[in-house]
Amino acid sequence: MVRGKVQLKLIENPVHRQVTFCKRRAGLLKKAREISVLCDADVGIIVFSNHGKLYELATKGTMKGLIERYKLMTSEGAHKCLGDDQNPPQEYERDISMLKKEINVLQKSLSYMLGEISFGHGQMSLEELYILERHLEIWVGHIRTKKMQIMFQEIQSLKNKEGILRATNEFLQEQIVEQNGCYDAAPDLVQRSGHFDVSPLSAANNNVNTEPTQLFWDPQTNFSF
Amino acid sequence: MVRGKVQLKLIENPVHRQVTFCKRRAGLLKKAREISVLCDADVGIIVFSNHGKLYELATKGTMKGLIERYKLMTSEGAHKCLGDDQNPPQEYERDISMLKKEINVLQKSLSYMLGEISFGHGQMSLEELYILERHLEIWVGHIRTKKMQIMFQEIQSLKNKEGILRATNEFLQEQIVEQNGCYDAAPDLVQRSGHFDVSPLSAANNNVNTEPTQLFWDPQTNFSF
DNA sequence: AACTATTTATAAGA
DNA sequence: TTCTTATAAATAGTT
Repeated sequence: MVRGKVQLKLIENPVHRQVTFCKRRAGLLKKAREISVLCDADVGIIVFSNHGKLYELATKGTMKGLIERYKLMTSEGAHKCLGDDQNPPQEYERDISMLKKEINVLQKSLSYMLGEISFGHGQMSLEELYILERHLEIWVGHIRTKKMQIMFQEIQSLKNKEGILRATNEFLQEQIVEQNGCYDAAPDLVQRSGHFDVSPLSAANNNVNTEPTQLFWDPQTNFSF
Repeated sequence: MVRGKVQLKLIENPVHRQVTFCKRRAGLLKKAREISVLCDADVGIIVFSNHGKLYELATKGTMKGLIERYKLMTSEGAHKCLGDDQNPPQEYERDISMLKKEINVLQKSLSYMLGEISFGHGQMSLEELYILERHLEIWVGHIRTKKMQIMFQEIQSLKNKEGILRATNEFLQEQIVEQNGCYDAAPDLVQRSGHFDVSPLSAANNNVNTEPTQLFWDPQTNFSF
């Protein structure tokens, strides 16, 4: 329940902040849709969360159209009407600069969050760093477990497929035998394929582009079926 | 006063509509400012009234900057400029694409970790988990380095203190010798105390409550003076 | 613009 | 996250 007036300042607790952000964002967009319908207004809303995630709303048409209309209205007096988007040399460098800023925001968010998990931020004591180190190691463990779960599912799926294909193959061979009595026409390809401890790897590797060996056979991996 | 639920349709009476538009527009912008402060979000709102009048709000920086950030985030990696055979554009595009990939991984990492803290979902691919795992391991390394830096400072400080105390002690002993010629009255406590590789540890341990041995002598610790 | 009866939004808890 | 609920906030219609 709401206790007292809401303080108009940053919500320190990251979980509370995240929940509040979700709720208020929904409320904000709802209000925007309402005013658009009730008053025949054209509303556009752009929201970047503190993590840099984008949320948007354009009540009529597209955000792109709205932005162009906005630019028209604001460049009003005497601005240049020349090449708007086509300015590669400087444009790209600016883009890259902004993206790097974006990454900095995210990295700050991550360290802020990691700090919040155990304690506040600012200068951390030796004990705090030690606890944080253990937290991070636990996270690495979680991630390895998750990886192994995904791989296990992949292996199960491939084993099922292999069984189905093998059965189908046998059935087809019987059909061929029945139909023309020729024992050489259907090479037994399935029987020559690898077992599940080889073939799933090559399939799973579609998802990985670096150091697949360490990824799959890391001796530190902590996962148990 | 409000009679019954508000009908979600265009307000026919133009005076009512105009009044409602003013009130709700103020409310919308207020909500936007609130979420920006409370949740550290960056919000931009563009409103065109049915008469075409423009109202705008950008909670951080300018609307222009916000629109550029929006365009960056929405332009999905590959777009125009294929007509040119120039190298720079392609290189820039590649850089931008890679930076965006990095941003996506970091964003997913954040929601993954936030999700694990509060509630349990959020799906990351095998490759993304692998990247996150490496990030975490790098952070563990940073933390270990930081720990060692703090300890080194502590040791230096204690060595300095030891030197001062030893000198003071010697001075006091000389004083005592001069004053009463008694050589047994002042036991040389300082000379019997440990060297810096023992005593700083017991002092630093005031800051640590679990597994101090691993904390200080972990063979994996990556720090070099 | 100011007032106020109501509806609406939402913070905290489950 | 979703549901509930107590309370704060917004606002429709009136003055």
